Amino acid sequence: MPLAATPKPKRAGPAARPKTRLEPVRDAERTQQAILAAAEAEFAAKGLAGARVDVIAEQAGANKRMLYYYFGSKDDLYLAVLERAYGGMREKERELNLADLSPLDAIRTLVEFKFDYYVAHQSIISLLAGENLTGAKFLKKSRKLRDMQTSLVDVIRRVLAAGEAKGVIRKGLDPLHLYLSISALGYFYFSNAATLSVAFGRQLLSEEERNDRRAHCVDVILSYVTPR
Amino acid sequence: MPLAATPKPKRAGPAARPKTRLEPVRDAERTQQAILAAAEAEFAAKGLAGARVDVIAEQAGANKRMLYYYFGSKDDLYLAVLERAYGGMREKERELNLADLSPLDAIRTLVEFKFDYYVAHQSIISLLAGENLTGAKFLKKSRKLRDMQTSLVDVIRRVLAAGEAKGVIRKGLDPLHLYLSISALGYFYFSNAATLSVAFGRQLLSEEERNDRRAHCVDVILSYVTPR
Amino acid sequence: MPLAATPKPKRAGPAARPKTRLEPVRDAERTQQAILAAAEAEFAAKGLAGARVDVIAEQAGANKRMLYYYFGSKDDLYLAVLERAYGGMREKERELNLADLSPLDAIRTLVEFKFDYYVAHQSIISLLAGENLTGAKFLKKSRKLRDMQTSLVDVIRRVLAAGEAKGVIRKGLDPLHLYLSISALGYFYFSNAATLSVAFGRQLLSEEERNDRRAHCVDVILSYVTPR
Amino acid sequence: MPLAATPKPKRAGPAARPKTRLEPVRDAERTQQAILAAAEAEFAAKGLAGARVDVIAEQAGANKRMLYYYFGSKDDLYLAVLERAYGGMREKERELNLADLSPLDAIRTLVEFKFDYYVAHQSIISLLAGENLTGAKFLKKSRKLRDMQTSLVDVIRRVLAAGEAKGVIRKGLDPLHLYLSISALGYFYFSNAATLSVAFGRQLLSEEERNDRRAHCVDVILSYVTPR
DNA sequence: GATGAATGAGTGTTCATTCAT
DNA sequence: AATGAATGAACACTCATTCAT
Repeated sequence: MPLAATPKPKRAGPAARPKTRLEPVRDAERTQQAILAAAEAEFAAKGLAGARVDVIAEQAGANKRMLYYYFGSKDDLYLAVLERAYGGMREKERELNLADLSPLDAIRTLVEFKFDYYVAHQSIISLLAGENLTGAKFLKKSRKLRDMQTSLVDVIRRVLAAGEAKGVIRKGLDPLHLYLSISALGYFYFSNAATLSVAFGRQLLSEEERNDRRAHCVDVILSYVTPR
Repeated sequence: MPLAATPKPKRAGPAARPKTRLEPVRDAERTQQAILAAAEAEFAAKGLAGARVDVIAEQAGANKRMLYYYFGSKDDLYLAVLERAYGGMREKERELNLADLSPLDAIRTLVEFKFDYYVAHQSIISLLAGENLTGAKFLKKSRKLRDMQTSLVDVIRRVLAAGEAKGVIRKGLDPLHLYLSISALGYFYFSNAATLSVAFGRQLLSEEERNDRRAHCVDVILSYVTPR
Repeated sequence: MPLAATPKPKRAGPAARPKTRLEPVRDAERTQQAILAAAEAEFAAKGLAGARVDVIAEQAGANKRMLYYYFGSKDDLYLAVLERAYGGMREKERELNLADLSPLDAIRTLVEFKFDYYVAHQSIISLLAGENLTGAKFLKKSRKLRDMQTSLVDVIRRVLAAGEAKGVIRKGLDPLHLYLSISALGYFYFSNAATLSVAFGRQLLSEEERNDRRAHCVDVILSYVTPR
Repeated sequence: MPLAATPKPKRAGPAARPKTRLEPVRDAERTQQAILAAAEAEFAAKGLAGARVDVIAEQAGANKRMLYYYFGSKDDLYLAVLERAYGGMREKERELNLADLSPLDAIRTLVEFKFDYYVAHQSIISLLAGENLTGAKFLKKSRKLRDMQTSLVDVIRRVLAAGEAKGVIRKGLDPLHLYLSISALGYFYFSNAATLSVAFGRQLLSEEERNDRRAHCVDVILSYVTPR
C-alpha cells in the first residue's frame, strides 16, 4: 500500500539523487556564511518575530540543526546578523578618512557616503528599523557593538572646526545634530519608501528619483553648513 | 406540525453576581475604542507579527472574542489601527492651513508641526516603521488610505511660489523633496532614538535634547529655503 | 474619528432601514418554522458538527437568540429537525394504504413511493446519513420517534401473504428484508450520488437517469417477488 | 569576518532518561501508518468536522506536530485516509477476476464480495457517507482517485454478454444499474444499521442477521438476472 | 559535520451559548 | 417577542528547539 504524503521536499533536486548533489558541503565556514546571508535576508524582510527559522535554513541550503549548532538560537543568530551588518557599516565609516579632505568636501563626501551605503545595503535599514521597534534590545545586549561606538562625531567636530577657521563653515554648529540630519535625510528616504510610494502614488526608488534625492540631500546639508 | 421545545426557564443561578471586573461595559462604541487603543499600543510596541491578540484583549478589558466580533481578524484589526493613526495624521496636516501664513512662517510651522506630532503620537512612528518593513502591504490594501493621498505637497508648492514671488524663498525648490526632508528630520530622530542612544551612549529623547533637536530642524530647513 | 469596522451586516438590506423592514415579524409560529426550515437545510448540508448556529439564524432571518429561546440548544434544534423530517416520512408511509391495492400493485407502489419520496425530500437522506454516522444517537434519544416505530413491515407481511395466496407472489419471503431492499435501492442512489458521479465520471442525478433508475428498481423488486 | 558563537556543549542533563511512553519510535514509515490508522478510525467515527486532531495524534501515539509534519493539515490527512480506504476497495475489486468465472458465479461472487468487504472494512462506509454529505468535495479534489475510475462496469458488461449468449442471463440488462443495485443492497444495510435498529427495535448487525441478509442479497440479484 | 524525526508551549481563530435591555 | 454585546472553552495549526543517528 503506497504511503500518502511525504514531507514536502525542500529542494526539487533530481529524483534519485546521485552521490554528488552540489557538494554535500561539509565546509564549516561556508555553511555559516550561507546561514548568515540567508538570515540577514529573512530578518530584514520579516523582522525578528516574523522571520522563520525553517526558511533561513532552507534558503541557506543547510539543515535546520546546523543553525543551532553554529549559532545557538534564533535570537543569537539575529544578534550575529545584526553585529555583522551594523559593524560593517561602522567600519566603512571609519575608513572614510574625512580629515584628509577639505571641510566642505568632507561634509559632501559624508552625505554621499551615507546615501550610497543605504543604496548598497538595504537590509541594514530594515535591521535598524526592527531594532528600534524593540527599543534596541539586541544592540544593547551586544558588547561587540557597544564597544564600537562611533567616533565619527569627533571627526565631524574637527572638520567643522577646520571649516570655521577657514571661514567656509558657519559657526556654532553641533556635530551630533549635523550627523543626525545627514543620516536622517538618507535613511528616511529608504526606510519609508514603501509607505511614501503609496502616499504619493509614485514609485520613489527609481534610479532617476534616487539621483535627484541624493543631490537634494547634499544641497540641504551644504546650505545649512555654509555661512551666509 | 408540533413544535419541539417550549422556552426553557432561565436564570436558575444566584440573582446577581458581584460586580467585579470594571463592568462588562456592553457599549459597542466604547469597547471598540478600547480595543483600538490597546491594539495601537501593542502593535506599535511589538509589530504585527510580534503583537499578541490575548494581550490586546486583556489591555482593552475586553473578551478576546470581541476583537473578532468587531474587527474580524488580527490583520483586520491592525489595518483599522493603521487607518486610524495614519488617517489622523493626514487629517491634522490638512487642518494646518499653511496658505494663510507668510511663506517662511508656513515652512517653519510645518517643520514644527511634524516634529511635535511625532512627539505627541509616538506610535505612528512604530506603525509606519512596521509597515515599511513589509513593503506597506496593509497601507496598499486600504482603500481608505489610498484615497487619502496627501495634498500637502500642492500646498507647499503654492507656499514656495508665493515665497519666490516675494523674494523670501530660493528659486527652483522641489516641493516633494522639501516635504520629504522636513519629514525625515523629525521622523528619524524619533524612529531611531533607541539605536542612536546606544551608539552615542547618551539619552537622546530627554526634553532638553528634544528642544535642541526641534530648533535644529527648523534651522536646517530655513537655511535651505532662504535665498543667499 | 470614524469607527473602523462594524460587525459584518447580516442582511444587505436598505442602508438606513425604514421603520418597516419586511415586517419585524413578531410571529412566534412563523419564526419557529423559519428556523426549522433553515436548520434542516444547514444540518442536511453540513451535518450536526459542521452546521453553524449563526448560519441557521441568518438564513431564518431570525436573531440567534430566538433559536435558543424556542429550541433550547443546537442539539435540541437538531433533534426537532430530525423528528419533523423523519416523522414526516413515517407519516406518509402510513398513509399509503397498501392493503387496498392488489399485492403486486402494492409492492410496485411502495418501491415508487420510496424512490419518489427521496426525490422530493433530499434532506432526509443527509439527515439519516448523519444520524447513522453517530450511531443514531439522537434518534435513540427521541421518545417521539421511538414510539413511531413503523408498522409498514406488518403491512408488507399481509401483502405478501395475500399474494402468496393468489399465487402471484413467491413463497417464503421475509417482509423485513424485502422492505430493506426496497429502501436500499432508492436510498443508495441518492445518498451516494456524489461519490458515484465522480467514480463513473457521469452526472447520475439528471432527470433522465433518475427515471431509468426508478424503472430499474421496480424491475429488480418485482423480479424478486414474482414466482418462477 | 568573525563568527558569532561556537557550538554550545549539549547534554548537560542526566545521561539517559527512563524509557517511558512506548519508545518515541523515530521510524517515519511506522509513524505515518499509525497516524493514518488512527485518523481513519476517528474520521469514520466522527466525520471530518467532528474529528479531533488531538485525538488522532494521541491514538497514534504520536505528537500532534507529526501529523502536520507528514500530512500538512487536517484536510490533507483526511484526503490521505480517503485515498487509502477508497483506493484499497477499488484495488480489491480489480483483483476479483470475475471474467474467469461462469456468468452466474461471477454475479454471485460480486454480490458476496461487496457484502463481505463492507463487513471487513466498516470505516469505508462512514467515510463514503461523510464524503457524500459534502458533495464528494475531497474525492473530486483527489487526482489519485479520479484516475482510479472503476472498470468494474466493463467487466460486468462482458459477464452479462457471456451469460446472455449461454442463455443463463436475461437479455438487455444495464451493467451500471446492476452494479449500483449490488452495491446498494450491501451498503445500505451497513450504512443505515444504526437508524434501522432503532426503527425496528431490533439489533440488525448480529452475525445471524448478517448471514440472512447476505443470502437475501444474493437471492434478489440472482432472481433479477435470471431469465424467466 | 550533517540530517530527519520528534516535541511542547503557544497562537490566532471559532463556536455554542448567555447577559442585559 | 426580539436583539446586540459578551463570554470561555475548545480547535487547528505554528514555531523554536532537541533527540537519535
